Amino acid sequence: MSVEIKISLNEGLYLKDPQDSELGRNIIKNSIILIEELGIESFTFKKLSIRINSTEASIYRYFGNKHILLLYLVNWYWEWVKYFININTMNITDSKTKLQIIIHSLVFASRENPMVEYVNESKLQKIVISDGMKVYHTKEVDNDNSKGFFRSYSSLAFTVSKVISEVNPSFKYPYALATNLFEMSNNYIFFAQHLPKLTDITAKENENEAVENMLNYFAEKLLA
Amino acid sequence: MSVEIKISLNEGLYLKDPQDSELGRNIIKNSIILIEELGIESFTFKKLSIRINSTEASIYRYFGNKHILLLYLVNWYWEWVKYFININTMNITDSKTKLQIIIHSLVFASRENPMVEYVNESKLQKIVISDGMKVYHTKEVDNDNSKGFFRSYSSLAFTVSKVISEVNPSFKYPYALATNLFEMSNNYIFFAQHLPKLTDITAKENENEAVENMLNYFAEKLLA
DNA sequence: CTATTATTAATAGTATTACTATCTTTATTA
DNA sequence: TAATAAAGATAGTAATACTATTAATAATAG
Repeated sequence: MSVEIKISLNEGLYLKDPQDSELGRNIIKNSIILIEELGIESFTFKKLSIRINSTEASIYRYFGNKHILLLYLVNWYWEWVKYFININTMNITDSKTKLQIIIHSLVFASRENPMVEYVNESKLQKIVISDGMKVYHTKEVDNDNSKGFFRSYSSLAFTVSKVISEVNPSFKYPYALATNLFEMSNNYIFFAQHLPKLTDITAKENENEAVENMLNYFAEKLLA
Repeated sequence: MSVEIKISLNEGLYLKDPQDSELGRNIIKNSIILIEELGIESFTFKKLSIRINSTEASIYRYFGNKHILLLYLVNWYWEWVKYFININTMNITDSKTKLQIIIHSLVFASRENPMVEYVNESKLQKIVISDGMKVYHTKEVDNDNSKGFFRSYSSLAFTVSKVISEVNPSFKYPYALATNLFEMSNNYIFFAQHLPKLTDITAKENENEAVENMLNYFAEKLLA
C-alpha cells in the first residue's frame, strides 16, 4: 500500500506530465541528484539520459529544455514548502508563532518527512539554494511570468504576507518582507557555507539554526 | 586633457590588464553593452568579437572565459559603488545620515558621474542586478573565493557593517544587514520591473525611489 | 632607422551542447 | 488481434567554448 500524492504544477512546465510514468518519475528523481551534484550549468540532458539508461530524445518528450526542468523543480519545491507551512500552522492561532513556524519551515524544509519517494527534498533544497534564483534572472522573465511559471513562489509570498500583516497591520511592506525572508533564508545558508565573511554566523554553530535565529531576529525587529 | 582613473582589481581576474590597451578597453566597453542586451547566457566571445571587429582568440588573451569576464565587471561595479560611497560620506559625521547615503548610492549608483568613458555605469548596474549573483552561485565558489574574486563585494560589506554598528552597536548582524541591503537593493529594483507581485511597490511611483524608501524603512526599524 | 619583440588578426580545428527528426521496438488498450 | 501510444536507437545540425598555428602589424630598443 502506498499513499499517492500528486503535486499539481502549472501545465506549461512540462510537455508530458512526468508524474504519470515510470520514466517521468525517473527523470525527476535523477535530475535532482545530478543537478545537485553538477550544478545547473554543467547538467545536461545527455548526462541525465546516460544515468537513467534512456535517451536525450525521450527526456525531451517531457521537458522542452533544462531551464523548464529547473523551473519545474523550483516550483515543486515551493509547493512542498507551502504544503508543510499549511499543515504546521493549521491549528495555530497566534500570528507571531505562525511566522516563527514559517521561518522554521523555510530553513529546515529539507528535514521534514519526505512526501514522495522519488524526490530527495534535501537535495532539492540545495538546488533551490544554489540555482533557484536563476529561473527568474533571465531575459525571458516577463514571458515566463506571463505563463504563470512563478506562481508557486508568489502564492507562498501571498500567504506569508498575510501572516506578516496579522502580526503588524501597519507594516508597510508585507510582500517584500515575505520574499526577503525566502531569499535571506536561502542566501545565508549558502553564505554561511561558502562565503562566511558576508554573514555574522560563526563556524561553531549549526548553520541552519543560526540562519533561523537571524531571520527571527530580523522579523521581530521589523514587526515590533 | 583627460583625467585617468584606474580601478585596481584582483589580478587573477584577467590574463592581460584590459585597462592598458585600446583593444582591452574596447572589450570592456562592448561586453557591458552586449551582456546588458543579451543577458549573460546568450552572450558569447564570438558575438563580442564580431561587434568589435576582432577575433575570439584576441579576447581570450584578456579573459579566460566569460565567467571571469563577468566577475571582472561585477568587481568593477562594487569598486565603483565603494568609491562613490567614500566620497559622499567623507565629510558626514552622523552615522544615520551615512547609512542613508549608502542606501542612496546603492540604488542610484548608475546616476552618479561616470568615472571612465569606456564604462557605461547604467548598463553595468543592470548587469549586476540581473546577473550579479550568478558569479558566486556556482560549483567553483570556494575556489573563486580563495582567489579573492569576491573581495570588492566583501570589502564594501565590511565598510557598511561598520556604519551599521555605529548606528546601533548592539545590532547583532551588521554584516548580514549590509549584504542584505545590497541584495535587496538589486533584487527589488528587478522585482519592481518584472515581478511586481513580489513587492509592495505600486506601478505609479518611480521604482528606484520606491526601493530607496523601502530600504530606509527596513534599516530604520532594524536599527531602532 | 633597422632589427627585435610584442600584439593582434586570420584561419582552422575539436569536443560538447542543445536540440530536431525519423524509424523501430515494446507495451497498453480497445 | 489490431491499433495506438510510449520509449529506445540512431543520426544529424548549428552553435558554443575553447585551443593552436601562422601571418600581419605596431611598438621599441639598440
